[in-house]
Amino acid sequence: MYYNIIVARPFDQVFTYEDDDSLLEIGQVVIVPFGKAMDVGMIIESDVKKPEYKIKKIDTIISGVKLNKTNIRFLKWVSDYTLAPLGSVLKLFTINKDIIAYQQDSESVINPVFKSTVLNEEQDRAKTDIIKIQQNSNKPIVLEGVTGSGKTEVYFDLIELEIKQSKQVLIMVPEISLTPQFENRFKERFGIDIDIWHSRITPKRRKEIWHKCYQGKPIVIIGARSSLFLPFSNLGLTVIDEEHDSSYKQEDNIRYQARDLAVVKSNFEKNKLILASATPSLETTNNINNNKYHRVFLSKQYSGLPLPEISLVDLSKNKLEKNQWISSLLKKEIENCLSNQEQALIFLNRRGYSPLSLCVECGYRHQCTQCSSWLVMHQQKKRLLCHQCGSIEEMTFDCPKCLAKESIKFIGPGVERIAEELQQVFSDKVVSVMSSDLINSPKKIKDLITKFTNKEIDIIVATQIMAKGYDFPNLSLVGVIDADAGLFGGDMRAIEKTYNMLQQVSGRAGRSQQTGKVIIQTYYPEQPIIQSLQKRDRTSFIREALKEREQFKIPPFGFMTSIIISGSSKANVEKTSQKLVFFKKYSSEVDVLGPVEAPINLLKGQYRYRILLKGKSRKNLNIFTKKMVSSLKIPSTIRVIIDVDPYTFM
DNA sequence: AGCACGCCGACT
DNA sequence: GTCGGCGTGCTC
Repeated sequence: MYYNIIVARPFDQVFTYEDDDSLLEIGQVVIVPFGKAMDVGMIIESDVKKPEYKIKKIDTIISGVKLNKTNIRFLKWVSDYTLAPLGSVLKLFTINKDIIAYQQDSESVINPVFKSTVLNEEQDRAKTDIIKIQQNSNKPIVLEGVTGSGKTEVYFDLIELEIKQSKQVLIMVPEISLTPQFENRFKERFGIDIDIWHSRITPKRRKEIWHKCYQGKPIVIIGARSSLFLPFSNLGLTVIDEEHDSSYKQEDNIRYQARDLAVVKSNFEKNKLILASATPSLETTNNINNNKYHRVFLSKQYSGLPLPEISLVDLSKNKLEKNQWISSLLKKEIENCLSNQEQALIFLNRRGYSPLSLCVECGYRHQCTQCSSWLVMHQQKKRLLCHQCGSIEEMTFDCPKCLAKESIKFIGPGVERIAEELQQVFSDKVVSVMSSDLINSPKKIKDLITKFTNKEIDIIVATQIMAKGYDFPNLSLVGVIDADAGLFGGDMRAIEKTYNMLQQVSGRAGRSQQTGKVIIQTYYPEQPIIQSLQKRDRTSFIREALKEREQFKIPPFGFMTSIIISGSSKANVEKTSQKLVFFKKYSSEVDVLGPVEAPINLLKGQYRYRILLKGKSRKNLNIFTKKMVSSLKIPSTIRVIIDVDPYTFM
């Protein structure tokens, strides 16, 4: 009998294989010879007619592993939507030789010891509401709560209900490295370990978890994006924490938005889904407005304390001193805070010491040779770093171009420079920097968090790594060095991201013992965005942002696809891009913008051009995109990446 | 994506 | 003469 098989390689096309006697089912996982090697595949069609060309035989039939109808439907849907080849999507299900060879029946009995926390009135109402909604509807539920309102406790209670019914639970989080505090909380609450899933766990754990999910054993998983593709067979509930977070969008390899796929998947599988956030995304808010999602809101901090007051420092009136970045007003507040034996968090979302190194004699700027970006000076590493590709260069104080001695000046602040300034002012206090450069492992995060909690650190200067998830009882002051960076300038998504980040970081202060204070430095205190931030008027910010998106017909009011064309020869890349857009004459419904050089037009030695497509319907836009890309034979030296629903236009 | 084939430059 | 650069083509 002949079968059509999807092979776990980047092809949309299916391949035909022969098998002698057995009758194989659709969804059955097999190993087949492919080219020179053996590869994993999945049967998608059986009893096909014998083709003309020569046929190979299926090598091994994995009797224990089979994807069910819903899995296959989801697989096809993902490929259809993201325009990624079927074989690549199959690979996302982490089906590989290593995993399917593991056939051990994992003996997993969990013995949870539930230790309920007492919910406050608002949390309790939220919990009851959610249960009621879930009984009557399949729609996703958005659990929106101000920072410190205790969303986690609410969904922990809901998870308890699932565990008691021996159901599987998936908690998705944007950044797996930020979970040590979460793990402990989980263990304390349920008396069992949570299983962690991300791309770098050991092969052994990977196999065990995969098969537990497949066999429908009770399990609670906390996972990164890729956990979406685990083969759960008894999933009760999925929680997507920090649903607005942009790291749910995978931007390399296959491009997909895990949150959006999770919504589709839970709809296919008819299981429950909760999207949790203090700052729900515009897309999600729009879905609430259109009655596609339900919203449950927590308005109060768990502690019962009022939210910290936000005040602005107008930098145009309170001039900064030369080579200083912290206003005297903010310094005074820090001093007050420290003298009360409390702690302060100073926020600046810029790693390193200084974002620009400039020769004052000739104007030379240190630039990455592989990318179109300036090198960032990192004082602790004593190196110049490219924040685009990560390449490292030696630091020089003499200009490499005009050879002037000691002529390189460092322009603008990063967290290291802010820490230096604070250390000079508060010389007897402990100032620490928290950024991904220095705190790059769960253990280091844990250590720093413990130190800060134990008051061994007085002031912490941090990047966005700090904006979410952590809870410090003695933190009473949050200072934002530069609210303007990222809030102005055309990129809507960047503005929303910054706004969310500032809103989140503003919620860090005064969560448990005393009402906190938030001081934001800005040159534009009257600007509407800054105003709504200060007044905690998120609703009007979102309303304006949605209006703007509607006006420009961008998501969620229109559909976009970005095509990145890259290669080592700039001329060839440009030529191919030009040829691709010739195709635009075949549609009047789709807007074709470009090609233009991508904002990062040189990345790791590859020149990049971008074409942006805008359409009224996703279906038609995808059909058009497919036709456009296949209208041209693309030279193998050039790479074409299709990004459906792009987030960044890099 | 891999992997082999194949056609031109610089080397023990 | 050959080692190896990567441009091109193919995988049932």
